[in-house]
Amino acid sequence: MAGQKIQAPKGVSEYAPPRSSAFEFVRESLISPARSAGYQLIELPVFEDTELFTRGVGESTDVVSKEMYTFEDRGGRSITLRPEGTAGVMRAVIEHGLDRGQLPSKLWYSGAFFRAERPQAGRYRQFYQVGIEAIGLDDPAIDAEVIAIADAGFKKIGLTKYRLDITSLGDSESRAAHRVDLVAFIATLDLDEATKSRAALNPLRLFDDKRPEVREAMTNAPLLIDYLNEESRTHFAQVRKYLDALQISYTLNPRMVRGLDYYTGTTFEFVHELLGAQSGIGGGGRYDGLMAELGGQSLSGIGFGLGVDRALLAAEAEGVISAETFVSDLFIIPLGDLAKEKALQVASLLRNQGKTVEIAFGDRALKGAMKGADKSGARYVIVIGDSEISSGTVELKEMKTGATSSVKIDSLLTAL
RNA sequence: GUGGACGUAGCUCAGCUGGUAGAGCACCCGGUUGUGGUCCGGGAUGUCGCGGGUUCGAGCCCCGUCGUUCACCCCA
Repeated sequence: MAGQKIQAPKGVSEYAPPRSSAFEFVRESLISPARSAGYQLIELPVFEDTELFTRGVGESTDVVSKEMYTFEDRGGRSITLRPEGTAGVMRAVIEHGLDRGQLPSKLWYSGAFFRAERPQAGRYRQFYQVGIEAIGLDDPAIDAEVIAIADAGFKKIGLTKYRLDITSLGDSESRAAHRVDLVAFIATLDLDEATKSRAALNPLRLFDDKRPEVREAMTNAPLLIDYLNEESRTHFAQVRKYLDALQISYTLNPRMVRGLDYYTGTTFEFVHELLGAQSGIGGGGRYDGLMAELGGQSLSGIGFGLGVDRALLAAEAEGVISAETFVSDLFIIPLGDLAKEKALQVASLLRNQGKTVEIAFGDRALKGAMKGADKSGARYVIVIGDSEISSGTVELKEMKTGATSSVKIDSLLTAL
């Protein structure tokens, strides 16, 4: 009796061949610049104590208030599938004392994250991010370096059609001064109740509203960037100076709003121009109060999260993914049982030397096996049968040109 | 949570005003008993998302339901 077909849960992103190799390429491209800059892997659980996020990310955020996958485990604890990466990293840093050694502590991570949102192009309930965090250093140079690392990842993929928005949210003193004026300004506006209550939670959010009437109303709103105190202003100016030195172009966007409450100071966002409504491919910033908020010492931090799914979408939109990167070096077609043994031996030897080798098992007719070899995209093919075993020599065929050459089986490694 | 669009072979889709299902690609076999890509011939494949209704008759109409997708809110 046939059972009901089971489908993947709504809105998850998953990658099957052949697209999975493109996904792998994109993720690796985003990670490698961080490794090159001395960041080390931190591998964390995908679920955490719910309080980590309510306290760390902030209860006023949409992420926490309505997008978390929260459940009770068998011991009655409230558990949440991580909606973002930074809070978990901070928790682990405190827990393992990574803030006690040489600073900054530089970490990278990669993995799945979860938000219970309505799915849409580029927005999934389970999605993938690569991120880094640099903890315990105020130097504006590291702000620029963090941004440069993200930028390098996108460039490594081959993306060009994106822009970088930056701004500064200043320190708590600057924000408090601005907030007074902003709240007073918003009070003069004629807004609907839902918007008013949103503003009450975090007035900055109104800058992010897409409705034309709200945008219009906000045109003359006081901008936080104009309220930065001397220290914040100097810090931000330094960051920009370093970005200029790195020749990383950016757009100053004082109306940029980030969705998580912990951001302070430098914040940034990478926006791709060929994506749909969900065009942010990465973003981050400083979070100088987060660690203390989570019960650790008062250390500053800066980091980013890059969307692997969206970066892949962007890469596909730009047409920069090449499929040829992932093919085998050699495809072996054995004819007969003895040949299979030989093929297994040869393949294992070559694989140990770093070659990618496939074997056509299953006793297909030679013609069919050759078709298989062709479709696999393998660079070279050899046929092993009785005569090859007795002579110890095979015809090495280069699939692209069709040219063949006689090669001793023992010399295959150098011939490939 | 709100709104729109769509659900037909593995994939992309066609199916005129209701008359009992098709194409392309992919797949398998063959065209020299040991060498692919082109070409030619042949072949398999669907409870037309599901349930109900109207009708002599429904892939086409109606209702419901599930799913997918795009957008809003928000975000990677």
